[in-house]
Amino acid sequence: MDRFTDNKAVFREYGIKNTKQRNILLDILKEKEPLTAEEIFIKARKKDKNINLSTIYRTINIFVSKGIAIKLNIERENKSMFQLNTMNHQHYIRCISCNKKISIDDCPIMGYEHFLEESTDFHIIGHNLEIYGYCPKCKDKK
Amino acid sequence: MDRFTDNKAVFREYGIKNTKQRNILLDILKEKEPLTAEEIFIKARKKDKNINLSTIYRTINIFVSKGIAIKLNIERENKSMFQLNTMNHQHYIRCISCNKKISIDDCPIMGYEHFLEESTDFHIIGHNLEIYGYCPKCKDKK
DNA sequence: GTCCATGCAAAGGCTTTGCATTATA
DNA sequence: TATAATGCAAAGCCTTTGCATGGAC
Repeated sequence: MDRFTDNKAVFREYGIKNTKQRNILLDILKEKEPLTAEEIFIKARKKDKNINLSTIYRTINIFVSKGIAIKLNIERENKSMFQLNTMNHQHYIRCISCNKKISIDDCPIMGYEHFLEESTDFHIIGHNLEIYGYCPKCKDKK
Repeated sequence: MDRFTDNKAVFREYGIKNTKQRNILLDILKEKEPLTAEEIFIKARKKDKNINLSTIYRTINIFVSKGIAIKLNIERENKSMFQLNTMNHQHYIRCISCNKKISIDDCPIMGYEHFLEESTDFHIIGHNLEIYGYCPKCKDKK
């Protein structure tokens, strides 16, 4: 039971129309694994043989802009993957001068973990990431 | 003084021919900042007005395959950046069962740091990253 | 009924490739 | 001189966009 359980409520919350295609896409993303647009398209075609690739792209871009989904970059490949934004973890940048922390919207590792699992045969469980530097104020003091 | 100081020696070491275009590209990468192929191309054109974009791509792909350069993905954009592989830091995957560590060839954060500096106005100094999971052996035991 | 969403086809951006020519070792 | 590298043009992928049609509110 999370914020995406009720499709209708999701669409209402973000002020977008409840269409068959968007339901299909959201259901696919709920399977949780990161997918390329092409992979999403193949899955979607099984549920609606007329759905179009451009609808996949348009819908997913809307989902990303609304924060429903996350766009990931794949190492070494010139395409993206998409995943439901379950916000299960968060990263921060920390200022090594004043210790101020600001949170990072999305996780730069997710797409990479996917790639690593394939290239190393590890089963990856998670990661720790801390990025540090100087915040705008402390940076200028120096 | 590092492993890239002498261009000629670099090309000899990796068994590729010493050409004007490769010298130009290596010199540009020595400026250290991550660049897109297009940015490299623009800089290269100033040194040789006949150099071609496909030469940039071909050369940089050779550099990446030899480990001279690193390919970075840019968050949210469908293109890559390239940077000299100075190997100034390394990351590992750790098995949480047997503690075996294997090293990761490249750093998934570099391109992201570049993006973060622009979006947050932080001056980023570095990061810690640990990825953990189960190695192939321990994964199968379960 | 109005406006947004979709399908289709075409175009756009980044990258790669085939081929003839040129340059390196 | 033999082989590898380059320039040029064309093609290939992934993604976006214009437009007419269809569907949601």
